[in-house]
Amino acid sequence: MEERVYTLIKNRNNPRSKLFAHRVIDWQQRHGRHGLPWQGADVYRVWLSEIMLQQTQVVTVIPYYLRFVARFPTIAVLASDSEDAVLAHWSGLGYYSRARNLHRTAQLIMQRYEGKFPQHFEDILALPGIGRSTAAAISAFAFHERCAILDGNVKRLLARYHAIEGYTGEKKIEAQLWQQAEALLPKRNVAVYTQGLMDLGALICTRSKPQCPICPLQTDCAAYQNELVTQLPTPRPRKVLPEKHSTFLLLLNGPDILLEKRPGSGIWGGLWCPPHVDPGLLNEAQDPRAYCLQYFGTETIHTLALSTFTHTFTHFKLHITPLLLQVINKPKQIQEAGMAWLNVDDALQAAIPTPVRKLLQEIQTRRRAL
DNA sequence: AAACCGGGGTA
DNA sequence: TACCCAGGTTT
Repeated sequence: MEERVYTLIKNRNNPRSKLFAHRVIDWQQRHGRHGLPWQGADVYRVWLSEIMLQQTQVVTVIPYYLRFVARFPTIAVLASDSEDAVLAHWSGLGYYSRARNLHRTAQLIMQRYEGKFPQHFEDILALPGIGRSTAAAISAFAFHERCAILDGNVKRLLARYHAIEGYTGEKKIEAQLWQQAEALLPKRNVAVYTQGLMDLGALICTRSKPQCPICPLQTDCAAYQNELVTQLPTPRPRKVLPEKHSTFLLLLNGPDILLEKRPGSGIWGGLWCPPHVDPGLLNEAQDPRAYCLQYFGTETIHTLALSTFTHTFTHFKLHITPLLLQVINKPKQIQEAGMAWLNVDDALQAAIPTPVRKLLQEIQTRRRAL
């Protein structure tokens, strides 16, 4: 908070920042994006759009957003529905922990704020799934507060505008960028300004092939003036990806497949997956059939080992070996919560990660061929 | 295949 | 507090 007061004072009578903001606002009014479904909407819709936009581009978000608000028109409706219903409407957008945070936050707002979204920046920032930049965006768009955002687009734009070298995820560089973001804030029209920054970053100051010739900041942009645009921002330092292995047990019983809901945190948090074991564990048991009998109470015929494929995450590669196992006894009623026999068609509608979707689709294809 | 990304988790 | 993580899209 002190920091913002400081920049406010410093910002006063600073013609350079005034020029910057003026150009952004003027460009936004002439050429920026208008008529997006969440522009000028209530804080719930602004919040929802910001969470969806954290992970996905505007054109992709729009249909999901419209379906979501049609199904969950208010915070109260969202809070009172089940997590699975919320995840189902998020299905296809990915990043499901954000949907779960959204749902959790809606319930928290009902309890702690009597259903009314908090208006103060600090309270917004304290909500699950909302960090500094998202809290600022909500404050600016919904409450016209004078708060600076710093999302990926703005990082790139500012790194170029000031020719700041160094990976923008690095602590030191990020601190510089935040300072600039605050220093450049206009006194008025913060919502238009903020949308302008986002739109400039998304439409003009793009990662590759930026449209410098039509950029309103061209004459002041240090990267442009020094021909550094293609070199900035500095890319993330590269790392070698570790590799892991996993065996997926595809237990099939007629039209059904056994899935388990993964724990809330970690890889594929809260998503439905077939049971899987790391190879070391299975080697000990030797026989996947014995493993299935022990853990799932199912007699199985080991029908087929599908070909191993690789799924690449940001931080490691996962080599997946799918084993197709046909269940031959009628499986006992599932006792554990978070385990279910699901019709493959229904499973494809549920919240499942991409490699699982691939496998389920392959199972369906095989079935049709039979 | 690599780059990207805002917030959460953890040591 | 300073890292490190996650997963889907874009290039």
